[in-house]
Amino acid sequence: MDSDTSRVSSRPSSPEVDDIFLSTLKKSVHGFSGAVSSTQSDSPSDIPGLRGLSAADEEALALRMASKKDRKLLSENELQAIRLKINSRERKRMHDLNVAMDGLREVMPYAHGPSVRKLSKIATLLLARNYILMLSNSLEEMKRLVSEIYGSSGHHGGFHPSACGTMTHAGPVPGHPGASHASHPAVHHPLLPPPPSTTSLSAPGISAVTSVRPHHGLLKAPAAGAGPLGSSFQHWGVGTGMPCPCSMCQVPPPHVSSMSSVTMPRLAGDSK
DNA sequence: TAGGCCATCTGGTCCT
DNA sequence: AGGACCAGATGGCCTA
Repeated sequence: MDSDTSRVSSRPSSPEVDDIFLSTLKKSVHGFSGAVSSTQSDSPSDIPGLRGLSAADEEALALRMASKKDRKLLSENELQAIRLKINSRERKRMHDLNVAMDGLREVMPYAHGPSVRKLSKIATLLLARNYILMLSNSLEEMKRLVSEIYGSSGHHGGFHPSACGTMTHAGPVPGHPGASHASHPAVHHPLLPPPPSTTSLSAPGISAVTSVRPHHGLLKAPAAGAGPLGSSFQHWGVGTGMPCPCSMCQVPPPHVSSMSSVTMPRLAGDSK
């Protein structure tokens, strides 16, 4: 089972200090197991028991904090100040981690929005891994196709494998409007199993994708008919009669919201 | 009510 | 020595 629905809006990754204060206060009221029945603050001066400390007192405290073996000599309030400082650092560290996680979610091919439950951390990591593997594999596939099609002979005017073959414009660019979409029609969605008709996407990368995909039903069958290069091209290569494999020449991908509603019912279907 | 996910606290370890 | 990192414990919130 899952929850996160309301957490999207009601529970930010990094709660406000007041929230921390309240939650921790509740813990202390209920006899939290920690050595410190802490109230929350980023500054020892805000600790009720330490509010009376002067700057000189805090400096003296800091000096005494320098020696771990002396900590046993510290008063309860002083130990509390140390503990709160450490806790604050840990909160900040976790907050930064969550910010990074949010940044990762933003560039994942997954529907975003206030009405859509955000990916859990584990789902984000699994999706990201699959996405990277899929992109890497599709890149290799595109390179191979380009070399096969245009490698040994002249091709449509001005087309250089060194330009398109390196796929400098193939992938989603973080921050680009298309970055949050299933960005490349030539590939299936990273959470989807390989298309049945796929001939060359059976490389190790894709098999890895399928082998590591989440077990909890995040994946469903892909749209039918999408071949290794996708279902359609915008135009054909000039003079070659061959479809241009360049991703710029391909139709925009369908919006991922449809994907998410199908492949991640647990996540998108619970939106409210 | 059980289970999933999360934030926070905490103590230990590692690194600079 | 101090900070970063990690993992276990705890409790809250939410959904099925």
